[in-house]
Amino acid sequence: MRRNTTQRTAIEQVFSQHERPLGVDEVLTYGRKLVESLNQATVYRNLKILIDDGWLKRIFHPSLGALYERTGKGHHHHFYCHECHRVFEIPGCALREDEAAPDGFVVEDHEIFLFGVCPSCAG
Amino acid sequence: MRRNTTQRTAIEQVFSQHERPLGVDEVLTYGRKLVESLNQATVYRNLKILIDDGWLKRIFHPSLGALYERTGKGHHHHFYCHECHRVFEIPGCALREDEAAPDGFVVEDHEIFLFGVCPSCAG
DNA sequence: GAGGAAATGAAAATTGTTGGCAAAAGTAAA
DNA sequence: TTTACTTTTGCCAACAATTTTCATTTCCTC
Repeated sequence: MRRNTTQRTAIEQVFSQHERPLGVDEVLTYGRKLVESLNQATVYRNLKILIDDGWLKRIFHPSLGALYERTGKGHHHHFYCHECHRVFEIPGCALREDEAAPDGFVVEDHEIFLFGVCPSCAG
Repeated sequence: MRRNTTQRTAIEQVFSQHERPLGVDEVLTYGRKLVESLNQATVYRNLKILIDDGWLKRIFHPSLGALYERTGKGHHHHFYCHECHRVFEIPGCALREDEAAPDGFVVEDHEIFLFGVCPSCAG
């Protein structure tokens, strides 16, 4: 049976405090402010658990690698600015999902990564 | 100054011969049929060069990890079947790119990963 | 060809992630 | 509560993926 641990609670809090996709190292750093002894392996283990629970999901940043973000925040996409290398969350969806794939394919979900220049870099 | 090497030529040929996203190990295996001495580090180095040149691009398969594919093959997206775990290339584009991000964001490119069940698994 | 810079191969070094195990902590029942 | 039991944790070793180091080889220009 799954137990509630201060470590996992701390990790959940980290995601609640930072409303954006986080990398493993960020989770570890912020998490240690809540539980000083927090270990990297524990972070990995709990990220996996939280993904299995459907509480988190993993996305892949083109250069930062794996990032983790809360699920259920409403449908949104990601925008990667190749000037400042930041990831933005873009609310809404401009995909015509019914036309996204040929007949026969059952589309259940999708993920969109936009690339370009963000407003502050575009100046 | 960049030089033409038989190794990089071989790697380019591998992608021309196989019209689909390839993993590092596949590039190495197929490449060695062209240049027996081909080394893994050389593959990594040249994949990076070819990406910088805009000749290749890297995508992330949810379970296979990084895959590399030729650019300029016509716009397409990827469909991942969670039954058979295969990746399909879906031609065309159902994204309303002009509406994809708020004003101020300059959208230059995008990548869409669709998730669901493919025709053969959907029966 | 000869000279010099860039690329390669081989292996070590990093980085990112997972697994093993003894100790610590959460939970249920006494 | 305390006890008894099992899950988690922390630490560290083990892996896997990728990058770097460096001596040697290869390409390109003269």
